Amino acid sequence: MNVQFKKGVLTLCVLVLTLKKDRYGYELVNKISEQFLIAEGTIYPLLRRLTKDGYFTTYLLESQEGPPRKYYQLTESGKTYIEVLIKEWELFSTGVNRLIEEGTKSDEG
Amino acid sequence: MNVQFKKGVLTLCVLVLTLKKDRYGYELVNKISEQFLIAEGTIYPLLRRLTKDGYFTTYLLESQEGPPRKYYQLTESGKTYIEVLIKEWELFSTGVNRLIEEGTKSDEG
DNA sequence: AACAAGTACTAAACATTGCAAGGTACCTAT
DNA sequence: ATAGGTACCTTGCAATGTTTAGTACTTGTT
Repeated sequence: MNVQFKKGVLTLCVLVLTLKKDRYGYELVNKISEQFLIAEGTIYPLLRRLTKDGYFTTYLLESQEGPPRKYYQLTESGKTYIEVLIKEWELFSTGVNRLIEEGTKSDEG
Repeated sequence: MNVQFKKGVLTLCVLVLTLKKDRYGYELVNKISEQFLIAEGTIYPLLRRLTKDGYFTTYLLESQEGPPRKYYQLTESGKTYIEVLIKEWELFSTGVNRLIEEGTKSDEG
């Protein structure tokens, strides 16, 4: 998968997956990778960034399957940011699709 | 518009707009900016890159409205690359939309 | 007990690419 | 001549995903 496509959109994906329940990093890597592969080295710096920017708070929980998991919980600011990002994504992807249509369909203006 | 969303996707937009007819840089800036704003400083380096990579050949044509225009014409390699990029874009954007749905709809797995 | 494999997190160096800012130059109209 | 629109180019910067390497915990196997 084209690496560059993911730039910025990963932020949206990570945030949106924590809307309904708190998640930990490793879980997010696997969840997102069901749709398109991402590396662990991408997620952890991103999570740190989003936490530093006030979109997440974190807490540790022990696990029976390995070392403790660091859970990420959305803040109000994070929820607001998601809405902005989703709207921007819709505008953007619609724009791209329009250009593709314009470029591949019979007539153009 | 989120800058990061554009990473990589601009390549697709530029290529696809030259499928049906050759275009010049300034024209591409305006055409793409109808959907989402992009800067001239983005397009010209991108066009040089794509030409260097063998996706475009170029030629100059005089204009009555200003200095000569450098037209970009797709090569066979460029046409092949577009098909790949469009497929990747479809897979990617579908994946993102699925994650958004999964994150915003009632139940999830 | 030793080892491998899966889980889980972290860090540093790197590559790619879009933007801002600045510049050159042509043409038309005032 | 001066301004504004057209058209191109370059440099330095910022943002972010990948690669690679490493730490450490748990469970199952030999």
